[in-house]
Amino acid sequence: MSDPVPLRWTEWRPLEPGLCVTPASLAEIVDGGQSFRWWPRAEGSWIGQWSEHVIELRSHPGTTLEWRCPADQDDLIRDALPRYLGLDQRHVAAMRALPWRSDPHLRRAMDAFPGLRLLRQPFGETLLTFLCSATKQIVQIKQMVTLLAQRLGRPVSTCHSISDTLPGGLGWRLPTWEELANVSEVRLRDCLLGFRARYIRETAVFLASHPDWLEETRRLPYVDAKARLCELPGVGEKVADCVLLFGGGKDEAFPVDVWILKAMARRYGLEKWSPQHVAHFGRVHFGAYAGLAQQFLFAFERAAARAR
DNA sequence: TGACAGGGGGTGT
DNA sequence: ACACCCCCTGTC
Repeated sequence: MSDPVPLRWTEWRPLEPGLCVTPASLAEIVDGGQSFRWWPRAEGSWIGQWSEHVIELRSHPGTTLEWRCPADQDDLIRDALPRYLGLDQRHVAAMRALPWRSDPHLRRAMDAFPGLRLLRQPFGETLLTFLCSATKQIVQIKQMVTLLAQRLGRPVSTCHSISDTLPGGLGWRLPTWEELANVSEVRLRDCLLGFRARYIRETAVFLASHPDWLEETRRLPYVDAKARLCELPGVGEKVADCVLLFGGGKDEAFPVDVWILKAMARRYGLEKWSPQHVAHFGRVHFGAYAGLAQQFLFAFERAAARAR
């Protein structure tokens, strides 16, 4: 038996293009309800994963974010990271286009979370994690996602020597939909999924018999893609909007959960409006980048609730 | 330290 | 409007 090869991490280096965020904004980006595979390490530092990419981020006040990753993944992640973090002109255009000049509450929320942005996650993984999300809080969703990766996913080859030392099942990939099609509902329930296990099982079986369905859906315009996603068991309007916004690059999606429903009632006078009507209002009022506005409002409202 | 009640970022009927 | 499922949190 040979000794396990110790995993080498790269040096810390600044992100390119740069990204200045407060610790609160960074926490909100990686652990504010878009993704469920990031864990806090030291002060202001987070370790997380998407697909097989494992990475650590840290922020120093006033400077750009720094990152490092397993040395074997360096080239892979260097290419993929800017897209994952949305370090591109689209985000710049979105910040310009949002109606903060005429909307004081939006402006206040944007000022409170400098650098907050949308993640661009893999479509299939986003669908899986948001199928877990119904009536669950972030902590619980993270728990389910951890178990899914640890028990049903494949180990990431570059991390096999240290997977035990990583938090939250990092070092394991989430199971693919293809792999999930062969997992029984009982085994899914063991991952704390509850009634969501049946949804995930049925979705997996459907996707297994329609191999191109997901990718075709991703390429559709927003309205058509949303209608298709809503055909899946366990996917309603809210989950569909989250999948399209956080994993499908559809900037106009405006997910309305109970937080946003309350926030819009309170801040925009939409008392007694249905989620559907609030979603429509959001897309009309905030425009082509409504989803980014939603993210700021969401972050602001959670912070306000914590302060109470 | 442990038991208990309340509530939860939604969907489907 | 209610069931689905059960884990987390706060409280005593």
